[in-house]
Amino acid sequence: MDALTIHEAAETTGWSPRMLRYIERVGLLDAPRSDGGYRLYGAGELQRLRTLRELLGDFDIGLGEMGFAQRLRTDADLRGAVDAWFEAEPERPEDVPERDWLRFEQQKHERLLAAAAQLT
Amino acid sequence: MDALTIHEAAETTGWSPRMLRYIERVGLLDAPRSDGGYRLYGAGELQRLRTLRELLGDFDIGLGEMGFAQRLRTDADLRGAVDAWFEAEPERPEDVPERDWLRFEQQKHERLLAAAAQLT
DNA sequence: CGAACCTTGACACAACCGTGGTAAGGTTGC
DNA sequence: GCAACCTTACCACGGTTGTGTCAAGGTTCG
Repeated sequence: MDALTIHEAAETTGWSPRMLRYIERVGLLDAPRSDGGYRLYGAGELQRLRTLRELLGDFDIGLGEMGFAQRLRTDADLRGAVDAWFEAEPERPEDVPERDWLRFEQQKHERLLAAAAQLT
Repeated sequence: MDALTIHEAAETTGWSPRMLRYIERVGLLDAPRSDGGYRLYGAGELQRLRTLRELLGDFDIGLGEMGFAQRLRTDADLRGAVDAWFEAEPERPEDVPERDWLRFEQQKHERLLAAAAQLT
């Protein structure tokens, strides 16, 4: 029995069974199913559910926001459009050149490398 | 008079004056002010407001979601935590090592470079 | 100066989100 | 086989979001 049912998973993760189904509907975590269709939560799912709970509490965000974050990382068009909008400074109206967000990603990565170097 | 008042800006951007103030309150676009406190919209702001309108319509997202996107790009802690959560696969429960999201950023950048190379 | 604009703040309201409950029916396991 | 669990699908309901309007007062500019 290395897999818990939804009520058991609810007890050990702090979510309600209702919310576990809701989280699945939002697309954040799909539990595997038994032959009969029961959701089965393994160690990985439990861990993920607990950290999700922490995450939402620590930063005061909601499931909708996490769903949007997921859209941002799976939909490259959306991601590019959003990044382009934020990168466009209102000071320079002749901005927003096509595919400019790729250059932004590159610059951001350089900043990340610098941060990583300081961490070692 | 290269700056429009809020009602004029509203007409040329498709937003209502009410919404222009709301957008400002959400933190997405602050218009500069006159000495007396009037909001003044220049060409840059107008452009930005129009592209924001397109963006929300094209991808069916709301101002709250854009606000969250802004948090994601300004709050590195939040960004790291969210990325780490999505990176953790439920298959490997021994995952989520500290600062793992930096490696993910690196890998993502490599994918982006490959994509950029194909675009030239 | 005075008309026409702007400011913030409040009340309002439909739509959606997070969350609970309940009903009708299928699954599990002793 | 049957008690105890699960499934999906609804109704409900308080809180937030997006949006309008109105009031009381300050600003702009011909």
